[in-house]
Amino acid sequence: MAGSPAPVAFRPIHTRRAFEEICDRIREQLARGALKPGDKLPPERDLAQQLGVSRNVLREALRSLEMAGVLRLQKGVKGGAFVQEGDTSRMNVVMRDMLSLGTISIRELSEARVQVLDLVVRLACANARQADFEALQANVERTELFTREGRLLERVECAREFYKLLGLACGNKVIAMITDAVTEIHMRFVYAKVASSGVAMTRLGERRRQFLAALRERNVAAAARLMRNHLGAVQKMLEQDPGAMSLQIALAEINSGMK
Amino acid sequence: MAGSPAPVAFRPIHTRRAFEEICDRIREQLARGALKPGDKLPPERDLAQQLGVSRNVLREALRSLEMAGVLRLQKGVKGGAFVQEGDTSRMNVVMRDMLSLGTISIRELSEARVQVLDLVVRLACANARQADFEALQANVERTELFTREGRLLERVECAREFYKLLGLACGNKVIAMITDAVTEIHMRFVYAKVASSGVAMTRLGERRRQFLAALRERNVAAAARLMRNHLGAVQKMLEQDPGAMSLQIALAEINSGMK
DNA sequence: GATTATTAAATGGATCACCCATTCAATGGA
DNA sequence: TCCATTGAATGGGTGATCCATTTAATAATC
Repeated sequence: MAGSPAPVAFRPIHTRRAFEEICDRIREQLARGALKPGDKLPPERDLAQQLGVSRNVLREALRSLEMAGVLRLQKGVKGGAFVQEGDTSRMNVVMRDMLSLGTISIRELSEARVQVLDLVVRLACANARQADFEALQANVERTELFTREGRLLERVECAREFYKLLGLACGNKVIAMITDAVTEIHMRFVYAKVASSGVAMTRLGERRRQFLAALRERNVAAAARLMRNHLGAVQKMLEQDPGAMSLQIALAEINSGMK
Repeated sequence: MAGSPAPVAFRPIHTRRAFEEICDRIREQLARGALKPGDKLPPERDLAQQLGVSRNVLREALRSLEMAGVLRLQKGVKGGAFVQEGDTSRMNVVMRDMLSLGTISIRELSEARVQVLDLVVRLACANARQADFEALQANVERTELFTREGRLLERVECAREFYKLLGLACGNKVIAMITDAVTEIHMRFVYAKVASSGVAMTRLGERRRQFLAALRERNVAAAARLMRNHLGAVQKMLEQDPGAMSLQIALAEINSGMK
């Protein structure tokens, strides 16, 4: 009667809970440099008392930070909560969750991967160093070994590593992290496809050799073209025999810790 | 004596703990589609009994998943643990942690941002739709409003939104997520710089208008050039008067929930 | 004396039994 | 019809207690 509800959308208030406060305080210490990788937090019993909370609540916070890759909890005397080196694979977990929740689609992920890899190839051409070439070379040789011996599933793992090395060859860990994030799940699909159908990419070693040669010559146009073609071929392989794979099945395998 | 320690490096085994198992099981249900956004998990007391663990341990798992953006816990009768829509800002948190832990540097983040935005501009030129242009247009107008009224800090928030909209204009949520992740922290630095020194970008509205015009014409070369120049100018602004800003200060502000 | 077994303390892992605060539907009175 | 009250469901939080693992100190054995 006296006016309809206002059209503004109110976001629900998250009542501030103890464990959130604790997480933030610890992150704050990390940000200001008071805590660094390798450092140890006080024992749970002490820290709980310092913060004025129960041990249970403190543990909820520590667990959350452990899941976030910030802490590592270790038992025993001389154990404790240690600040970890940053775990770059946390971004993969986020990507996986987004996919599981339907926030992003496998199609969007694949498209993004193509674009990111195009960028990565250009950057790698510009920035790759001798050590990067050697690591990629060794990877290609392992790929060919697995091909010869018919160890196709191991070859898929090898392929994932190839893209990881390529990301690192850009000389920028942020780019490397993004590259791995958009690649990991894709390779899980490939793995599941190969495992279920037995089909796999033909002439993979040859393709890799050509690509690496272009990279070594810092021939951006050639390297980018080869990568584009390769990704297209892989996509075609994945899409043939439709219905043999489903998002649910592949994701379920991913989460059941296939690796 | 009888041989030095083997050169192989053993990674420490993470003894499988109950809360990890629980997290995995819930994520597995998400992956197989048995749980979808909006769904409610059983009450803590029930679920704990079903899983055969104590309520405290279950809560550690639920809290971790809440921190990961997968669940939302709500009090009261009719409350419970609800599966959330995917929270794309979780990637920002990962990026922040990596910076705090020193795994990535602010320099790497800035470089990655330049590269990612170059890609974004190209994609936005190709894929942006009328609604995207309109949202960007509205953003530019707000930018000009804030400029006229000297509300510089609000203008920075507006700028962050600009890049967010640009990411969305690519028509790919993965790209949009990445764009936001590499932009958020950068804008925090800009915010801190503006707040501390009062200096700010000159002719920002004009630059935005030019860029948006190029985007509307789908003129990739022009749009990319304008973006590149702009990012360079911003970088120069940030670097002048060195020492006025530090990573620690900016990160501390970020973590104390400036937003 | 060197090696090996034992012991004890520190610390995270987990459980149980409570109590509080919030939320919302049902109830009942004005 | 409307509003106040009440009570049950549910997450938020506490404290005490025990277990399992790890390490160092100690004792026993060769």
